[in-house]
Amino acid sequence: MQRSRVKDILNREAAGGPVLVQGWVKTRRSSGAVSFIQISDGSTLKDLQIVVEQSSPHYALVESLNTGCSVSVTGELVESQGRGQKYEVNAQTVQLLGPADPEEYPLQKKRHTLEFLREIAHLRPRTNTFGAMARVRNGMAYAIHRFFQERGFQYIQTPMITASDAEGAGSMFRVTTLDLQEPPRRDGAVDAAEDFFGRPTYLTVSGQLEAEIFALALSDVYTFGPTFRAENSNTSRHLAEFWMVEPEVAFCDLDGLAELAEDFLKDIFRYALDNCAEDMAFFNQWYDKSTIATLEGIINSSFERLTYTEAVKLLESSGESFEFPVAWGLDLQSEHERYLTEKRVGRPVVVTDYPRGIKAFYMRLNDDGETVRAMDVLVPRIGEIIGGSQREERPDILLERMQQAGLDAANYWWYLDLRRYGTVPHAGFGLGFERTVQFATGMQNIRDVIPFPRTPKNVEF
RNA sequence: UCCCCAGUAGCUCAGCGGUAGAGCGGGCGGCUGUUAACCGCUAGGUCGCAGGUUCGAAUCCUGCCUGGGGAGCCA
Repeated sequence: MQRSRVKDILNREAAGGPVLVQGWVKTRRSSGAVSFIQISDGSTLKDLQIVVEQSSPHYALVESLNTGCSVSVTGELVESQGRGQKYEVNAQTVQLLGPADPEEYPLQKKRHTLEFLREIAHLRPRTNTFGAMARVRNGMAYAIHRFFQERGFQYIQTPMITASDAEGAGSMFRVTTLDLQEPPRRDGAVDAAEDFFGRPTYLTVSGQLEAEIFALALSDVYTFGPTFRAENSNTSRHLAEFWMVEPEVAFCDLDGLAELAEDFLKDIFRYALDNCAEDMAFFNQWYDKSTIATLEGIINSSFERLTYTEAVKLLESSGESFEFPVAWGLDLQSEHERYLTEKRVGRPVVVTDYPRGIKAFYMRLNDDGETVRAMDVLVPRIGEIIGGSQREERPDILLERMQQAGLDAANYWWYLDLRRYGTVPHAGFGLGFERTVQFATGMQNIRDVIPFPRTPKNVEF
């Protein structure tokens, strides 16, 4: 007999017929002449109830089952006599596949703290919360690919090992095969020429520069892959390894990019609500009672557009007392972003045209000479979820901006070549996948929306 | 990296100078088509680590480690 998934069984039109189900025991209770086993196979949030009569030859085995055991069950699917589930399985055979010593198995029937579950990341997928998280995360990843594929974007795989520190921002993880105890030296310094690639290399912080190469050939592309930051950030919103989605669009300006970002967010949130409804309801009930209403609000409203200059004026006239100063030329702090999106507007805000001094060299300079065509999409609670810009496509201005940023243009010869040969206006943004899942599910800590979080001092799993 | 808070039983916590506690989970027994079932009994702890103060430290002090919240950096 072929194994049926719990999800498919519970979705059947009618009871009846033999079934084979396999999964892990959530709980087991006895009641006189009957024993009930709740099993889950991760295909859905719901458990399947297995009913075993005392007269069954397997009853003694069933009595010994506990949370965490894996079992294989055959039986007949019937309408449930009890409340709480539509169907249940009257067991004919119950086979123990793998025991889980109840003296040692750390998961209990009751709720655990998320902090504790992080310490047992190899077992937490078996909990309701992390099963739901995995399914929602999967659904949103699928929705992202679907969104771009339906619009004719090409999925580009950009390298994870790089020699250029994109944006000149952030600490990067060094990649090396040198003997760290006794590295080869030249003139006293470590000789990178002896290293695997013959020069210093790092884990990428962004696939943007490579995505630009393909945008200037295939027009509409996106990346979706891991990125790395060696920042010593200890917050509920930062990871050392996270997944980023980076569309890059040729013949597109910042207005077109902002439209794309808005359509994109609405589409993937819509997908999560429609296709992960059961899991989303779970998060809404247990973690953030407003998350579904928030997502529906986003889907059904248009994003507010503000220039940086307008945002600063709003903040200055807000009457709020901020911890950090607000002034034109200073970057917006978390508290400022949250005021704008949470209190002032109550929905996502797209802030554009930031001062050139606080943004990256590759962002297109406006005619005023003071601002660049950058945009941040701010959402309630998380703050910045998307950062993007129209890229500087004019070679002379790009070169000048690189020199002002203190970058060695020689290292970016290929990036400059893109402007030298057949340059076109283009724009792109980056979306932190985990922050998006975090926002959609209402989970407080980003470490709980990625299977194996990498944070400072944490790589156990 | 900075500021704040917390580390006591497998889990969640109480105790805050004078002999280590509860609930849940585990074990044993009972009971009932049960829904994180219920009832009774029971086992279980170098009080994060290292120093110090004290007649006496889980409790006070110092340092370190780990976790959490906030900030910076950012996605």
